[in-house]
Amino acid sequence: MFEIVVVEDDSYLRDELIHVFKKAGYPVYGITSFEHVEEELYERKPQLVILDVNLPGKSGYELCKNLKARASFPILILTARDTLSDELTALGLGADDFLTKPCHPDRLLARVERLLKTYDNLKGMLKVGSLSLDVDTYKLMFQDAHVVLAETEGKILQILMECYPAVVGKGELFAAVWGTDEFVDENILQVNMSRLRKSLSQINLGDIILNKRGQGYVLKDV
Amino acid sequence: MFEIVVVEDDSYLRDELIHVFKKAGYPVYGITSFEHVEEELYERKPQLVILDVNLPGKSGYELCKNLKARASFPILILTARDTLSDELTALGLGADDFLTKPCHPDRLLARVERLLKTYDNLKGMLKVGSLSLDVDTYKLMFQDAHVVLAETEGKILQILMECYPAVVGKGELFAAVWGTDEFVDENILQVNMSRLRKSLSQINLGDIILNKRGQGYVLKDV
DNA sequence: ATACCACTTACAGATTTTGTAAGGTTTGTT
DNA sequence: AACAAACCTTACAAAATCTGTAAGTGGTAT
Repeated sequence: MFEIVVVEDDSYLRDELIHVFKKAGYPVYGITSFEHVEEELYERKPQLVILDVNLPGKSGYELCKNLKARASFPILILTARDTLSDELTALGLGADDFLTKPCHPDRLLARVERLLKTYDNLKGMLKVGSLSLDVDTYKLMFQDAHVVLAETEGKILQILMECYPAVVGKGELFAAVWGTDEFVDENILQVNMSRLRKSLSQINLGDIILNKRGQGYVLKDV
Repeated sequence: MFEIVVVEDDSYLRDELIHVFKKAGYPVYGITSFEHVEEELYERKPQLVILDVNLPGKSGYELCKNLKARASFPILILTARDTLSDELTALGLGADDFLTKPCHPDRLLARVERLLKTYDNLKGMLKVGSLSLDVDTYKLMFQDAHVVLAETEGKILQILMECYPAVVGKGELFAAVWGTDEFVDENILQVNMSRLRKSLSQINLGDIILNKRGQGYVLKDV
């Protein structure tokens, strides 16, 4: 949950990186199986990711892009490819920093530390696409606009964002918001859904919650 | 207010930088007098600062450090000094990125764009030392803790932070919070000050507001 | 056509926030 | 030490906001 995750297939370099961070006092974890990296990262919710671009069967760039659309942790790309065009691609896909191998450990640590400091202010932010939700205050930001949602509305949106892109059943929503999955009164969910949609429409997001008849609700791509 | 500010004393290079940003569509302003750079930057509240480290009579590093303690905009250091130790110093003082001259315009633009994207989520954040206040929700963050303040409490803290490190007179506080500087009831300020202090004490900040007898209130260094 | 599911509006109880009132504590001066 | 001015705190009630209930409308699949 608060570790640095190293995504690097060269086991020698990976161990070296792990050693560098351990020595500097960071909790760190190295990915060894690259089949389901993306899912694993969503689960681990690391504090920061060190990402190599040449992964077995994967493009690190593609991974970076996908991660950045859903996750709120910083990504530092570390690669042997040292052309300007590589750097521009990486930054363009949302990478937070770009360093080339070989890289002096002190430089790497300084860059990592800086990213952690910047992202420290973004703690408690849930991100899906271009939406970001502060789960402490239920302030939702989208482009240049924002709304502050009431608690119940905020909780509902939070669940939908956490489950994205899956459809969330009403039972799950009841469980998460009211702490019971017997929906004593089905109506209360709809009322709050209605209120949430109205609040969202203040920032032109009135249509991002879709109903799947008989199944539940999903967040539309944004 | 939303411009990129270039702090560079070499007028040739400065004009070149300005040109690069203008061409990329950014509003940009070049500092030409370096007597009161720091104050000028606090006033301008730029979106981002490009900072040279060799300034006439000033150390860019010192400036960077001071700015970072008070301001919430990103700082990119651009310098001819290209040693690792320079980079470590710059990042250690809070600089958000470090590039060496000569620097390819595309690299500079990509780095700037990335910083702006990251800091976009921090819009509406007021910073003083290690405190940061979201002025939309009055969520105050300090170290790993946070409190969400009520509106009036939040407004008071906001004024104190905006005026830091100056002492704020009661008249000013009344004007800013209640929209009148005749303090009809002096007590209401004290009540809310008391409430604010109690809220702050939840995150061990119960003593950061100092009273200057007969003058007003100040924020203690943090 | 009809039964089911989804949506919306209005209202009232509950909660939170805010200002008023009143009394207590600290500080500086004589 | 006594006093007054400035500052601090607690309790209470009005005001604003949030939340669930109730009741009715609109849409969709069979």
